[in-house]
Amino acid sequence: MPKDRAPTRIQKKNRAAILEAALNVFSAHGFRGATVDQIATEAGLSKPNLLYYFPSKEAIHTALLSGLLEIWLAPLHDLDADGDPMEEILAYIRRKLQMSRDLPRESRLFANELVQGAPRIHESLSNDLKTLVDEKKAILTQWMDQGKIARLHPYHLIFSIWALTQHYADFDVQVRAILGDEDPFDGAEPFIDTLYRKLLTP
Amino acid sequence: MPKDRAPTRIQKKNRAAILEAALNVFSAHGFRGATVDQIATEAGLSKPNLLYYFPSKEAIHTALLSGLLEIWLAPLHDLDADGDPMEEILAYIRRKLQMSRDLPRESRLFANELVQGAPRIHESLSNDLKTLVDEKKAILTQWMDQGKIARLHPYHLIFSIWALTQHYADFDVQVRAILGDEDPFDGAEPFIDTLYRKLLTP
DNA sequence: TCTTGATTTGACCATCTGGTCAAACTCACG
DNA sequence: CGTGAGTTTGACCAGATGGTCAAATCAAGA
Repeated sequence: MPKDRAPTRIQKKNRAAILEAALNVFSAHGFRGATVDQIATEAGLSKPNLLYYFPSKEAIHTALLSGLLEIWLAPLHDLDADGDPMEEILAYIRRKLQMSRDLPRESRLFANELVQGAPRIHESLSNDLKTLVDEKKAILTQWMDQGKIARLHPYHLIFSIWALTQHYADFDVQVRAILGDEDPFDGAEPFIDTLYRKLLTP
Repeated sequence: MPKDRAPTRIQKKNRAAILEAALNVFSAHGFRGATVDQIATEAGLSKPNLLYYFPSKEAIHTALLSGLLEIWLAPLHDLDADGDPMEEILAYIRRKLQMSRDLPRESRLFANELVQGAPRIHESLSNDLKTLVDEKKAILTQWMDQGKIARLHPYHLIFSIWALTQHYADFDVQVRAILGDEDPFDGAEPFIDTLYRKLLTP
């Protein structure tokens, strides 16, 4: 295990390669389905070498998840109480959809975890996520009280955004099986935009 | 392996117990995360005994999936070209949501499979599912042409229904982490109903 | 009851997998 | 260069896991 001085050039490179490889493997096979050997090979290292940088398979997974949670929640974080309600929400949706397009592996990493009951991030859900959502719920409720957007159940409104946007990353195979050559996001963006304009107009 | 005569009382009972147990275990841990021992124990059998009824772990999984695909697609099947468009679609959505509530394990079984690229049901997606969806797409398009519902991308309309309804089963942990005690479906049903009434009104 | 096919199981096996370790090798720096 | 820290690896281990098999047990019809 490297000492905890400033990381050397090699340490930086290998840690990054491991996390990148682990993202590929974990998102494609889930925690249990991924093997350390597979991650090591994909990172261009031998298994013992990989375990020199991370103490265990679990540690890699944890490092990945906690590093990504922040990125994952960022779009919601940016929802601004002082902006124009409709535009704020639509911008949030666009950011979320963009993430499904640009970071599908990350999306599937979380999806894998959630579908199986989130054994390794249950706590973060009840704390970080719940706190953030409640904060934004207050903003949404305020906008509804002011008549600026339609009155809806704020939690379910948020769920719907998550569901609609992440669906395209998480169930990519299914979407492509039906769309064929058509680019999923080309159709999804205007569809979802229309949907929320209609839904949110008071 | 039992001969392929008419199944005995014991065969029926044990096969059913195995599939029930397998549904629990596979939906909670994914294919790779499930163990034959776990399924056997949950079915009240020894491992060799279980393997007397199914030749392999994979065979159990396949039997489960193919048996359930039919059930899973039934609600869409029932979408009737001759009914009232808005009511037909809303009824479909209600059936779908009901399935998320009543059959969450089945939903998660498919979700697990899909998130990981559907290695074991890829074919069914491109055939059975694609065929059914295209059939219903024609009906939707017709309704749109007749001005009976708003013009929308029919595939994405269907995706949105899947996304919104299955979200509650597949990401149950997340939903509950935010809703606390509140019943997810009590809020979801009216929310989704409102959403599609607004969306589909021309 | 007896017989025969159906059912069940303990013991066993090969392979996979996460993880360890001591020895070897490399690199940066004085 | 020499040296000590940082890096890499082959060999290895223990436990888990999917699957096999022959022998034992059970159930139902003649």
